[in-house]
Amino acid sequence: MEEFLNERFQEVLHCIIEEYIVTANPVGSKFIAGKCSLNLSSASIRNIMASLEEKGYIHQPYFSAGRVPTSSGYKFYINSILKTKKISKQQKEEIRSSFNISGRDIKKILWQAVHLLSEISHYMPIVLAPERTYANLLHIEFIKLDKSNLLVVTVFDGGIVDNKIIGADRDYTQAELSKYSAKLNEIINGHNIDELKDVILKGIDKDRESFFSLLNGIIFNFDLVKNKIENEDDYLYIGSRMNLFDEPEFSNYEKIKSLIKAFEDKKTIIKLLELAKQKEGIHIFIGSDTEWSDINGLSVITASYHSKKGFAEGSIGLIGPSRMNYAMAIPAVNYMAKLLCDII
Amino acid sequence: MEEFLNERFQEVLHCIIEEYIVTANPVGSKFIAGKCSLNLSSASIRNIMASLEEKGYIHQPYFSAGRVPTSSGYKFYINSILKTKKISKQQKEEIRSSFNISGRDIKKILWQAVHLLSEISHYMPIVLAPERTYANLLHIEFIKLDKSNLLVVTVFDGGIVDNKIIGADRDYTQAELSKYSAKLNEIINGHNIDELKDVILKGIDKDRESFFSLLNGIIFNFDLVKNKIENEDDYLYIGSRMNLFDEPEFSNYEKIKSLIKAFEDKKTIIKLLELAKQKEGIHIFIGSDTEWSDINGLSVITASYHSKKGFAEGSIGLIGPSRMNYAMAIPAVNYMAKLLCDII
DNA sequence: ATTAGCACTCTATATTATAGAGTGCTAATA
DNA sequence: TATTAGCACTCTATAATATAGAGTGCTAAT
Repeated sequence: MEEFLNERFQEVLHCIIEEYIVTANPVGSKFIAGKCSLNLSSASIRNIMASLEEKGYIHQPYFSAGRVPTSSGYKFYINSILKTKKISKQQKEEIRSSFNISGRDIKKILWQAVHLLSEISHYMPIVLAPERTYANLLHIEFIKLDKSNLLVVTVFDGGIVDNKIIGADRDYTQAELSKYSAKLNEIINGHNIDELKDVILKGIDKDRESFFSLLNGIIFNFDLVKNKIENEDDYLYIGSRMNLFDEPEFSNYEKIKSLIKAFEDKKTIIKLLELAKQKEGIHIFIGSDTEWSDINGLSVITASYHSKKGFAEGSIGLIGPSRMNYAMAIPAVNYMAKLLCDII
Repeated sequence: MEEFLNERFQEVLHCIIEEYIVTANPVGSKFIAGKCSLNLSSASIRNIMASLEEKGYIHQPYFSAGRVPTSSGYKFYINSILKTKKISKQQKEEIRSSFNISGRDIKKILWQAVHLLSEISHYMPIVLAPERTYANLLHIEFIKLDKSNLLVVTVFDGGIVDNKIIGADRDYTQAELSKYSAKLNEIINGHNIDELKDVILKGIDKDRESFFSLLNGIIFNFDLVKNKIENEDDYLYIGSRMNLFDEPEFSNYEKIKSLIKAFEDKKTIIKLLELAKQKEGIHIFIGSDTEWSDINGLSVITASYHSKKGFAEGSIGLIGPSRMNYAMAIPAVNYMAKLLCDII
């Protein structure tokens, strides 16, 4: 897919991108001539730049302006040129130790991941909560709210708790409900949602009619829990937007507005992170990629995280300008994903 | 506190504010002369305006510009001039019927209130979740997560559910926990958080040492629940910011940024709504009020809502430009608060 | 193959000019 | 005495113009 670029071309592209990342201003040939390791005059650089432009890696905003990297330019840079900085052991230790995991509350853990990544990167982190399909059910409890409403508390391993209010077909007493809860808990032990429907229907024989509606309620609930975490707030965690707004590309009203609008509807981001979840390791969406065409000028670095059992559980990402500091940001996301694997 | 203004002055102030609310541009004497019901020339209006300015109700951005209302101007307008529009019965019915309260999930209800108020008003609604201090406890349930962690589910009337993971002093079996849960539930029935500590300590005699740490855990939890809902997400609900950003006063980069910054930290808003909660009925914070000095140019209309039992439970608000359409917005907030009273 | 030199293009910024809205004051009017 | 027409004045917002400078592509020389 990607064309071969000789070393000289790569070096020039490299310089342009790294300079653009810092200044956000179009980069001129004179600057490159002075800065980059090739000892060439600005005129030669200009020739190379003209070539790079023809190949689509850089772009002139207008005649006789400097050059700005294109999406393909970034892509090539990331795939072939970029050397990411490793995070020092000391820094790793610092990050890990600032994770306060007392309580094992998944919500808090994810928020902490968001805040930490925000602090490290100065971009906008996003985290998708772990999938529950493969989570093992630990406990189900029915609690009476009133004559016609019951609360179903569903607890999965990893400290994931789901509350759901369902209607009751008749007026159960709490004692009854406790009995049914206990009965169910005997059966469900250690099964995941997918297996559960069968397990339950098999496990219950005689009592079936007596708490049929309860069963229906929770089975319906499983479907909901499995397919989508109902409340977006508990599904997608978004870090501070301020970091993005401080970037020069969003220093005008129209752009900032389009940005806010894009993030107000969380569906785009959710879709992206769900995509990332299915893939192993780091993935990067740049500028006008098909999966991420909504906002021009933004890139997203994503990584999936998963428990030690091995299947995909969730994903974490970092949204920044396309012009973002990939060398720093990629290992940051990567390390945070690893950390989540360890903790969850 | 507020000076007396004769009818003529009031009428001019009225015209200025209502015009400014619509156009967001300084209002000139000529326009007022043509528009308002007083049959006076622009020269006479100018005299009146000069007086109004001296009294502090209006203000000239610069010499020979039109006049803009000040905070005092708005205050006077709201207290003495404004005639709010009543919401038609038909509209009330529409709003009420679009409330989908199946499930009685408090979270969903509050979000719905936010979305509805946003739609009606085109400003930014905020809702503070009901206080739990006076909520009656319905049920407590201990659920085993693993050797050293327990989940405490606390259910209050009104469908409020609180999950909290606490450490265990030893390895309880689920059967044990269920027993303790049942025992506690016998005692707590119908008491509110404030009374609960005593009730529990009195109700448990012999078993006290056997599940002392559990008790400690939940009592500590009560304190948390009572004093503050730990997770801001479950406490404060904020509507779409877009409506605000569409207002002309925020059509420049600096202002929009200060606005975002102000809202990113939810504490200011929470403080305001907690203040509003303690007061009966509608309250309005304008521009540079001491309680709301953070953002110039914004006003907040607040109302407390409460269950039929009568004590304050929560509050709802609407943030808009000071230049907001109070005649429409005040009854909207008021009605929504009433609606919340009915539903909760 | 590389580069110095140069004319050229385009933007960004500052500068100036112009139009118009709104004022305060004064003198005339009812 | 209260009101108003008239007018000079102030200030902003917009447009028009000028200037500087950054960066280019091309050509001819090295």
